[in-house]
Amino acid sequence: MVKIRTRFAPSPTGTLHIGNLRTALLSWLWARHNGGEFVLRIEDTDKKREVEGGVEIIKKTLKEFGLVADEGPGLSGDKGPYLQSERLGIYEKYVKKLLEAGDAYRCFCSAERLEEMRKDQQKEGKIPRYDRKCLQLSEEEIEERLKRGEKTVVRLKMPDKEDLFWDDMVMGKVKINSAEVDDTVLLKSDGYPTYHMAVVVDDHLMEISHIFRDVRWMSSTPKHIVLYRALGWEMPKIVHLPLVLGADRKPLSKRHGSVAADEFLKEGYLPEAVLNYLALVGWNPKTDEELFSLKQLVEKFDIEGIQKSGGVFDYKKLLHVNAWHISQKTDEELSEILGKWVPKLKEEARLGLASLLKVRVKKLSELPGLLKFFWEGVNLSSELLLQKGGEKEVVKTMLEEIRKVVEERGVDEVEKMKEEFMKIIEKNEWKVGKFFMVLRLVICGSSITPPIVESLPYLGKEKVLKRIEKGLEQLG
RNA sequence: GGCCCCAUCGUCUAGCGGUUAGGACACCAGGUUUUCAUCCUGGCAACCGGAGUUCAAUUCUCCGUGGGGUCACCA
Repeated sequence: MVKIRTRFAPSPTGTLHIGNLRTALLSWLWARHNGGEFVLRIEDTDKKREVEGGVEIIKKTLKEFGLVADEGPGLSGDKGPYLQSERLGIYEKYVKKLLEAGDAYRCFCSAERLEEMRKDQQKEGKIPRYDRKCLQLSEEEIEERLKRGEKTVVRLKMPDKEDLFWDDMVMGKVKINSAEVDDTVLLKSDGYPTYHMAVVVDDHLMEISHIFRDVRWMSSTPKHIVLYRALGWEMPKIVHLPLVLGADRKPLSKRHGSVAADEFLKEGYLPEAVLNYLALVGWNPKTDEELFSLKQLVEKFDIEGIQKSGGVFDYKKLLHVNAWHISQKTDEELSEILGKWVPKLKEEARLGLASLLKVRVKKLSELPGLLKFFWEGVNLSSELLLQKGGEKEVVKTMLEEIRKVVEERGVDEVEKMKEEFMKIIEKNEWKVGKFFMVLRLVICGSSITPPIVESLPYLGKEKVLKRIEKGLEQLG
């Protein structure tokens, strides 16, 4: 059996798009599911679009999400180099082979001529297509023009009229006639290959068994079929992935919301949550469950479950998935995360708070707001206090009683404190909710907080008393 | 426009000839709860249309319609 080897082959053009991350994920999952290998290859054949540090951004993002490659730039692997810009000689060699066999030809046409040609064709209602002017060139003429140093590209010679098929693992059997496909450029005048040339050569040389890529590539697959055939190579299995869409069913882009993979991390989504959700857009696990760890995803993943149609990216559902993943964290794990998101928080307080916050945070970015009362003074309006607490005299009595308990017992014994509070509440026939709301407001300044009595120990007796005092003062 | 792909609740989807068309998110209504959240219960909500095949079509075929992709010396 052939070894399963998949690859992720992005261009270093900036941040990693969330849709690209999904392509990487599914590709990675398939490799891991089969105990195969996952290769990272950088398609940097367009100098104009390349972004400074682009390769590092990709590697960093992949690492942050835990999609580790077995081979790639800066990693091990004996099929490199994994940067296409360092493989120019290899492509050249195969281009030469194609040229010699007559499967490709040189073209000297200028950009201006091509543009004009296309304009004319469109005017006549035809589909823009290279007119093969340079296919007629004699060998002598080609030699001469080459000698003169004329700019040239190499084009693939497509069959005239032939149905080209492939069996897509997602889309099924697809047929496209070669007449629909242009004589695509394989080698650019700057000596770099185009995507089509590079991808075929590299996928073959790197022994890729399954090509995961989005459906945008479907229409150019015939070019690749012809190339594989001309080079005498077997084509890898093709897995065309449906697009991730925005709410308006257009491909997901900035105007829909966040699209850069690392942005989601910055906004407080857990990497495993993003991955879990991403897998769910366009793939179904054949169970009613849909909340999975990365490891479970690896176990469950199957190409068969991949959807044919595009899926809308639902930020709300992502939030739900994220909340679940947060709740699955151990106190220790969440405590560490807490340290990163809320560095001001005392280290001793992290672990206990982590367990209190686990089920009430959907995004990590909510953490600082929820905990800022620890180090920020409370800005409490007495109106709010009275509105939630009741009559002024009652609220005052409540605070005085609370102060008494705190002074006598301190704040460290949560259960004892609760008992005491309940006794007082009963004795005075107060509403339980109102009593604790008064405490909550005085301590935190907000009506939305972690469990209040449980939070007191982390604040400390002194601060608690100070805040009660302040509340009393405010009431006058 | 040519070509290619797609089509079940608002969204992600299950279904692979006979189902009360199932689940999840969202939403709504209750319940538990000292806030918030969790949790629990219930509810709302879908087979794009038309032919054909068949005893029977959400399911198979065809034609529409709708959506998307693609037609570069970009990937």
